[in-house]
Amino acid sequence: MTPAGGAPATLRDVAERAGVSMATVSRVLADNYPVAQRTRQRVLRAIKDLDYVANTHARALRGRGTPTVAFVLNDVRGASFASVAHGVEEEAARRGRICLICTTQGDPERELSVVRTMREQGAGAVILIGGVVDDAAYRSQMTAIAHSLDASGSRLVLCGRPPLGEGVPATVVEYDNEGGAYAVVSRLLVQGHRRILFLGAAANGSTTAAGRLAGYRRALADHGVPADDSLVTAAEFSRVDAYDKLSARLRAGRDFTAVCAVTDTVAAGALAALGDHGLRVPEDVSLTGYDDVDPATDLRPQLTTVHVPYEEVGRTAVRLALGLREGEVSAAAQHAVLGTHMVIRDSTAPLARPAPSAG
Amino acid sequence: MTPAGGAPATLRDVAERAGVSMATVSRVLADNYPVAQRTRQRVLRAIKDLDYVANTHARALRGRGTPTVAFVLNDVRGASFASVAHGVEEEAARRGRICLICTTQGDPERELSVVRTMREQGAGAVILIGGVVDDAAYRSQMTAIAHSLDASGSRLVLCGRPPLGEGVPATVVEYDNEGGAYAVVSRLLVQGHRRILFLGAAANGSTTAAGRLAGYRRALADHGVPADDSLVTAAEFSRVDAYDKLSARLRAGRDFTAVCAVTDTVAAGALAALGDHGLRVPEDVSLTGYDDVDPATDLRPQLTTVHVPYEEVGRTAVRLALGLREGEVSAAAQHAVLGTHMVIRDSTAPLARPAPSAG
DNA sequence: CTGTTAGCGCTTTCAG
DNA sequence: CTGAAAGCGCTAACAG
Repeated sequence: MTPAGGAPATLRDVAERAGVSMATVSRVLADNYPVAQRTRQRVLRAIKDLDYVANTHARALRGRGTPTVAFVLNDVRGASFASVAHGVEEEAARRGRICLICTTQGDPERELSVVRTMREQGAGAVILIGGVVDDAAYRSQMTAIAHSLDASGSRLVLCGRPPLGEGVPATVVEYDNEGGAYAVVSRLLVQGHRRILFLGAAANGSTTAAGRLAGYRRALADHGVPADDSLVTAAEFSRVDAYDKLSARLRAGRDFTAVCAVTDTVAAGALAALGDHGLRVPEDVSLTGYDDVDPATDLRPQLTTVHVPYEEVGRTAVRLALGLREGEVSAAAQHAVLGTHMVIRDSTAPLARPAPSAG
Repeated sequence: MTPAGGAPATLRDVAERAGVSMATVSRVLADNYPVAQRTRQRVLRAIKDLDYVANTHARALRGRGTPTVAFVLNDVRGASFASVAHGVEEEAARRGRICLICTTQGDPERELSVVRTMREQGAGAVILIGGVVDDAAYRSQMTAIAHSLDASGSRLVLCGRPPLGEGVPATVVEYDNEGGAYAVVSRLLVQGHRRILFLGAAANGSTTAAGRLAGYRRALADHGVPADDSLVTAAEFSRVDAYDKLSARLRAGRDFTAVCAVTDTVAAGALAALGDHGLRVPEDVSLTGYDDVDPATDLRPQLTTVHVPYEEVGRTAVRLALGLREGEVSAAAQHAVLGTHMVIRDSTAPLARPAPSAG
């Protein structure tokens, strides 16, 4: 064992101890070149004695890039993002890459700096997930990043975000936000609901919320129900904000018979608020979520929601990005849209009586 | 913008374009040495034109290590581990380090290989979390790793695992597993329960489960209730396995009035199983969890559980490990035990009637 | 203030 | 089969 606190052993140390040249040690390590059995034994012995491990940086400097995949997300604690992270991890591991996860706390500035760091690190792919404000500033910065990454032999992957445009070298893995919301709201409409509150519209205009809201609106339109913007309520994608916003709404009077929550987490907050105001779900109010994450099953009643294949999103992201460089996947296939589907459980029911008046 | 697909620009490219030497560019970048204003402008301009970013590996090769903290866990999807990860992220970011998260799927082999990779990567600290089978093989391997890491100027941190022994250079951040279980089981006993099922004993003997089980046993002993090993039921730390195991137990007959689940997730599974067998919580059966993760609040009834300061565990891990090298924290303080406390909610109630007979 | 010169630890031709 | 030598991209003395 090496003495504590010292510098780590290097290839040269091993070579000296084994009485061979550095080249020979390197060959034993790589195992890609004939080395005499006896010599190999001595080298292996020296490696063990010195507790030697190769320095990744030196190695990376010689060949190109580290076998790394970077995954950038808002917060590891969100169940849906954690699932994507798991999918990324899985596929990256399968391909012998290690996965670097970084969080940004939803701060676009920090996202930029993290991506920069990842690029310096030489990641083979940089995967971004989470809705964003799709404004001009965002698009131009992302486009620049996409080109930068591309220029250094890496690849930008956008998950759950819209494509940047034709010529931009980026992979996009979307999932259907509008379709799922359309399905779930259609069902409420078929069940007789007319006053449906949309909870979780993003004040800033996050693309995820926007897509789901669009589905909600299209369903209403297709069923001939006039849109009422007073039913579209803003809330952050968090349990507590959803609780607060819906509670405030309820104190002002209930003018709806169903709530379409933008995520399962928001639905959890909504459920609590409804309960605290003495309203039963689904008898008094129907409730739907979106994401189908584990906790949705533990809510009582169990949540009718939309399943999003989050793990598959992660796996696909890695597969497309890495597959492109390795020639497995064509450039044309760099835009995937994964389907979502409604999962009917117990939080929705046909409207029993005509919509109540406010109060 | 550089042409797509080309090699990334290097320091030399920048130097050439700016018409200066590489050293000058390096100085502009480091900003630790006087450079003429005009020259600096030209260099900055070239950097922008070429979209240059420094190669981390080359940089790391020169100076010591990368400013990286590695965090190794079983699965990002567990709410409690995700909280620790968040704490680690937070503290690492505060210290200007990036955080590398890797998962092992609970496989000790993979844990070893991941740690090895991290060491090659030159991480400033390697943080491991999650219960383990504390056998001789584990201890000797971990001890070797601790020394290896120490020898390369890094630090091993064990979270939620027991110390390895006196001379071993490792930081340990534990949280009180026994105390919390003791508190929660004591409460059940005070409420009159005598037949308390422990759900989630690990067949393999994970340290986390072992600690909590020890607390359960000590509480029984202190209250003069004879231990009955038929009440200790093995289950994995997962919702579905908990559901399955408890369901099987219930089909064979109910010979308990309370369930002490080893984690909140296990409690969620238990709650579902109880419900499906027509048992009400807490009227028919009391139920407790452990961890106090978010979903515990969404269970109905809300779960009586033990709060574990997971984020603080993560922050402490980073603080101790990095603080040691930077002289902020003493070597003596390298073992922290964080307290846990009971959170009383609605899933427990006094025993209404004498314990039922089996059936 | 700026340029030249050694390497950091490793891989990889190219000669033995 | 093995060794010597040339860098990968960058930084840090050391000279101008």
